[in-house]
This record gives sequence, structure tokens and C-alpha cells, in this order.
Amino acid sequence: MQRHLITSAIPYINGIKHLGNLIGSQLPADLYARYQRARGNEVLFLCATDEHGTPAELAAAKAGKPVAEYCAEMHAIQAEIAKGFGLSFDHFGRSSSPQNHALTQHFAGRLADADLIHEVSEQQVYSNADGRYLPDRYIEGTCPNCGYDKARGDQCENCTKQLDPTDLIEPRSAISGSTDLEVRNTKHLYLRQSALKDDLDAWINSKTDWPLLTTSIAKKWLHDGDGLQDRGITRDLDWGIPVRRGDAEWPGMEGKVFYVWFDAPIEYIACAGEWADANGHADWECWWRTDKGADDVRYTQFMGKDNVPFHTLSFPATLLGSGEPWKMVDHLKSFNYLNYDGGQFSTSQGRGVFMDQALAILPADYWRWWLLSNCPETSDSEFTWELFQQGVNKDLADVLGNFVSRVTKFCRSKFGETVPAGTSYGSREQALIEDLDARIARYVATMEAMEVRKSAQELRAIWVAGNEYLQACAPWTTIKENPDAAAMQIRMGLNLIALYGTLSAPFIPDASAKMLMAMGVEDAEWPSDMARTLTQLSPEHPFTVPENLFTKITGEDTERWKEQFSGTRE
RNA sequence: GGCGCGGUAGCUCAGUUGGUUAGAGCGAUCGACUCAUAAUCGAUAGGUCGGGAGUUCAAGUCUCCCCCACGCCA
Repeated sequence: MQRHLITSAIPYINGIKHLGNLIGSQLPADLYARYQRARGNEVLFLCATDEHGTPAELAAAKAGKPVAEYCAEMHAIQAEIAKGFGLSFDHFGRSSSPQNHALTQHFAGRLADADLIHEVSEQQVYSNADGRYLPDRYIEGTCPNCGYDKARGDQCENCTKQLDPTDLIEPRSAISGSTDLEVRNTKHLYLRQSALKDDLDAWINSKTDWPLLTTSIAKKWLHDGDGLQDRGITRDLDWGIPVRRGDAEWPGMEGKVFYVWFDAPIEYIACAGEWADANGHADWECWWRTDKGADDVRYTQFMGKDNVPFHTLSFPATLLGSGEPWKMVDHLKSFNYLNYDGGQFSTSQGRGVFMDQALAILPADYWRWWLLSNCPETSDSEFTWELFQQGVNKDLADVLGNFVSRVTKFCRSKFGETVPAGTSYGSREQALIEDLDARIARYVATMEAMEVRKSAQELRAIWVAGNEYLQACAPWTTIKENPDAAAMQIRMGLNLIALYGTLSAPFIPDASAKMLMAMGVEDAEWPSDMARTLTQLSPEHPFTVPENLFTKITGEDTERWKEQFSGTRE
């Protein structure tokens, strides 16, 4: 039995994520986790909300709530929606957890001991009216590059130029609007990533089987220009993990917190601690410390391409720099972007379909199937309502749903609601068994390789094989001449439904559960021997005719949704 | 401006280390079937693989130049 540690990039707390976020990490991670569990492997699948930083504070202020309260509420909402999509996290944690506080401070202490952290004096804008520093998005003003008058301290949303707060023309506080600002000197901690450049380079170069997208981004950051740059890991904010050196105070750092990018990936580890505490497991380090049992763990991370630098460089720098035997990622699967109807999905602009809206109009399986079978693996991919309608109707309703329907209804009307006996399997059935053995071997190979689109194609081909079989043996004709042969053919059909229920579960868990329940299969085993699997439902075994598994999406539906989602949210 | 990923049938995409007549699904057309969610199954049509030059016995697949789209950075 293998042990799989699987993490999905942790979504930011300030609002509900859109379908692009979903397919960019959480959904493929869930596919892989469900598949590995189905294969009988031990899986720890972790995700969390990323709760610190300026956007969380601003969103809380906008909602008129204390930031801690806001985050707790948003976490609960995101957790509920994740459940709605069937995301099978073993734990959905929070980067604001006490476990992450302790661990983040621990890492900072270790890094400081290793002389990998240094102090830098820099200029920051202080607001006299607000009585605080104004980092990043807390300050607004006119962009020196394009003249946009609502540019933020970290970036101009209009021309996308990266800015420093001191660059802004006519700066003002984003909190109070006050222009009573002054520039002060303040000290911040920097992680000396540059000192770890060679270690990181060697580590990346050892990953020869990683996607090109992943390694090329990492190598670019390592070698471009002056090479890997040191990064500030502290901020002048109230909301965050207080800067401490392990258990000790950090002189000169009073009132400061760690910057969100530093503590967020550490939450992958802390989340295991949260999981252990929540479930009464004493031992979470067996998943994360190679000196405590994690040396046989295979660790896979899933994320969108924008997250690759943090996962290939910054977080590994934290782990390597600590000098402790932490488990490093074995495989990093990254994704491109899903576009919405010719443009981008956008959280800040409210453009596209958001997770709660998606669940309000259709069940999770519809989205899971379409998103996974069209997931942006090799390049950006496109969501349009027409493509969505086409894919769902053809694949789910016509190929799979209708197969279940035609087999079960034919059986009920001709033989009743128990599996008919009939003759033994003949040469046509033998050929089907061999064909399915080969197809499932390919399905397994692509799933192991995390080739999501190809896996979906193989699975679909397995569904089609059922229709081909049925069409070829035509039990509705056979029954007139040879009822026993027709009974056998339908027995095969029912067994195929049970097989599909097992194989399809990673993609469409709800429909799969319905198939298995209708066939009266209690605990489905992954098929290793097709001849045995396709006789698991023996004569006399009772079954039920399920409701149609999938309802088709109509042209009126897509017209309505296109209209409904054409504007921006809120 | 620099860098990155792409540009393959109407649409969405596969094409391993260069090697027989370039593949799949959808859509289209025709046919079969009638158990089923007007579903299914089969067949056919459709591409000078963005453009040009080069290397090679042989290039969608390697090299160079150019064009286009997207992204990141300055």
C-alpha cells in the first residue's frame, strides 16, 4: 500500500472562488485523492483557507466586521461549498490556526539561526489619521505610469504595473481617505533566498518528470536577471502571525506580523496538525517528517501556474533552510487558466461563474465532469455555455446516463428487478472483457500520471464500450429467438453499470454512488480481474431502476444562464 | 522591449526519443436499430499541421527568421 500526501493550493479567504480557481487546483487534487483511495492506498488530502494579508483586512472592513470574525465566517462558507462540490479533504484548515502560528514562528527561528534572515530598513508610508502604517493595498493614489487615480500601493489595476507605496502620486489612505501621510523608516525581515539558490537549483534539476510549465517557471525565477531575489517576510499589519523567533520575542519586530506568502505554504504542514488534533490522531509528523516515518510518503501538490514560484522556490527555501528533515514535494502538478467566454474569470471584477452560483443551477457532478474533462493542462482552455452544454449532454446524459437507463428499464420490463441468469458468457462477452481490461489499464496509467483530460477520455471510451456491446448483441431482438441469451446479455449490462459506478467515482462521485446503490453493491472494489468483476452481480441479485442520472441542459437553460452571468457579480 | 507557453480538420484538443496513407470527441451528412433521456451504433466528408528558409534518405516533430494570440516581467 502506498501513502499519498496530497495538497491543493489554498484559496484566499476574501470571497467565494470561481470555476477557474476550482479547476486550477482543488478539483484535480480531489480527483487524484479519490482515485488513490479507490486503489486502496492511504491518503492524506489537505486544503485550507489562506487568511492573512491586506485583502482580508480590507474585505472585512468593507463587510463591517472584525477581521477574525469575517475570516471565520468566510471559512465556514468556503468549507460548505467545498463539500457541495464533493471535495474530499481529510481536513480543510485555516492558515490563521494556532498550529500555523507556532509552526511559522518555529520556521522563522530556525531560518534566523541558520543566518538566512536579515533585517532591512525601508521606507513605509505612515498615516497619522489612522495611527498605522499603510502597506500594499492600504494606500491608494494616482499611478505614475498610466495616470489611473485608484492605483493601489502594490500594483496599478489599470496598467498592471507593480508599484511601491511611495511611488504613488497624491497618495491617500484606503481606510480613511486621509492625505495626512508621512514616510517613515521601518525595519523588516528578509528571507535570504539568494543564499539557497544553488540548493534550489539542484533540487529543481533533479525533477526531470515534472511538467514543463512547472520547471520552466522555476528556472526563470532562479536564473533571470540577477537571479533569485531575497524577499521580505514581514509586514506592518495587525492581522497575521506575530513575528517571533520560535518561542522567543524578536527585538525590534514588535507589532509586526509575517507576510502572508511566508505563512501560507507552512499551513500545508500545520493543516496536518489541525487534522490530527481534530480527529484524535497523535501522529501527523509521520506524513511530514522523513525522520518520523514520512520517507515512504509520496507528496503531490496541485496548483495554478501563478502559484508555481512560491511552491518551487519560496516554500522549498523555507524547508531546506530550516535544516530539518521536512518532506519535500515529489510531484508538482500545475494548471493553466480557464477562460470565461472569451475573457478571463476575475474575482475582483466578479466576472464568470462562482462556485456557489454553479451549485445553485446544477449538481456538482455536471461541473466536475465538464471541468475535469476540459481542464487547462497544456494550455489555457475555454469555458462557454455551448461547450458546457454539449459536453454534459453528450457524455453524461447520452452516453452514460442513457446506458444505465436502457439496461435497467429493459431488464425490469422483461425479467423483473433481479439480475437474470440466462446462459454463460460467450465469445462476444469474452472479447468485451479483454477489451475492457486493456482500456482500464490505460485509464489507470493516465490517472497515475495525473493526465486529467486523457483519463476522462479513457473513462468515456469505457462507457461507450457498453453501448457498443449492447448495440452489437441487441438483446431486444435476441429475446424473441433466444430469451436465455438475452438474459445473459442484460446480466452483463447490469454488471457493466456496477463497473462504471466504481471506475467513475473519482470524476462523478454522486452519480457513481447512485449507480452502485441501484445495483445493490455495498463496497465496491477496484477492478483487477475483469472476468470476476463482470460476474459480481450474480443471478437473483436484486437491483432498482434509478431515476435518470443526468438531466439534459436545454438551449433555453444556456440562454438564461448566459444572460444571468453576463454582467459582473454584485 | 525582454522572456515564457501556444498557433494541427467548422469547434475543443491528442500527436512519445524525427519514420509507413496526420488522430480523437463534438458538430455536419448518410445509413442501421428501436431497449433507452428524439437516446444508441456504424459509415462518410473535412486538414498543403500559422508563413518562409534550412538540416536529413525522411519533419507536425530539429535549427533560423517572420506573423498572430495569450501570459509574466521591465
